[in-house]
Amino acid sequence: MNSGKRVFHNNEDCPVRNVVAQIGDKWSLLILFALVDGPERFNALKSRIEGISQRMLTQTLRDLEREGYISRTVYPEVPVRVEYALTELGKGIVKPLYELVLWADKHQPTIERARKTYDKHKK
Amino acid sequence: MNSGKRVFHNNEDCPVRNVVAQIGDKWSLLILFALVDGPERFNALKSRIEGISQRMLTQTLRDLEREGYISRTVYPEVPVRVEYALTELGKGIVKPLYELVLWADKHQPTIERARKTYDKHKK
DNA sequence: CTGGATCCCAATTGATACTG
DNA sequence: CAGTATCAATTGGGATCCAG
Repeated sequence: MNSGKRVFHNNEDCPVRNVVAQIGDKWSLLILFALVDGPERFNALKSRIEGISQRMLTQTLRDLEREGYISRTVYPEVPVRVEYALTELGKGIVKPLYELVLWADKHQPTIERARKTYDKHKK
Repeated sequence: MNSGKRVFHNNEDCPVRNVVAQIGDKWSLLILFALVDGPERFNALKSRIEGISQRMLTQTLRDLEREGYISRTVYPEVPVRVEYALTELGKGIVKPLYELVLWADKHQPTIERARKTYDKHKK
């Protein structure tokens, strides 16, 4: 329907929207990739992901946990230790994400050039 | 170096950062996918991408143009017609993005379940 | 009329200070 | 250590205005 074109963009159940809503923010991808090498503690993540505030780290971790991408484990030691790790689902999404990153990395020079051309052309 | 772990997250030239900076926002993906079927005019995009404001559409189109993902062509008719289209680079990134969307679509039910479990568990 | 710029206000995000 | 609370700064939505 709709003159033969798949309309992907208008509905609540649009798969593109769902991707964007879940990981299309500034920090989710960084956090997921920060966990590929294994579980990390809160403050370890904070220092690995340069520029993130505790506020955003907490909030994004909660969101990712809610969607099922990561798990949160509290070890009741003193002082308390909280570890975040990728779930199976989280490990799963990292694969296509990694393809994307590889692509972007490969084409980075092209983009760099495009940017310069644009900036020079437009006053 | 760094105890054998690739450190991906701290630097300016981190490829993950570059991806996120370019398409990790609320609208870029939607716009790219709205153009896979062929060029579209400004207002056509605005109505296809439900919920976007002119402000954000203009701004995100400019950004995508700057990075080289889309082209902007002005046809000096009356009234003026402005068409946006994917460049070769834009068509290129859509492929890994599509993989990601397929993955997300496939695992949507799992995520849905995770969300419900989380919401029920946490008061 | 179409594409887009501007202004104002609400919503998000960020920087710290503080707490269990 | 792992957060929460608070307030400042940034960003986004929507109406309005403008050029061709």
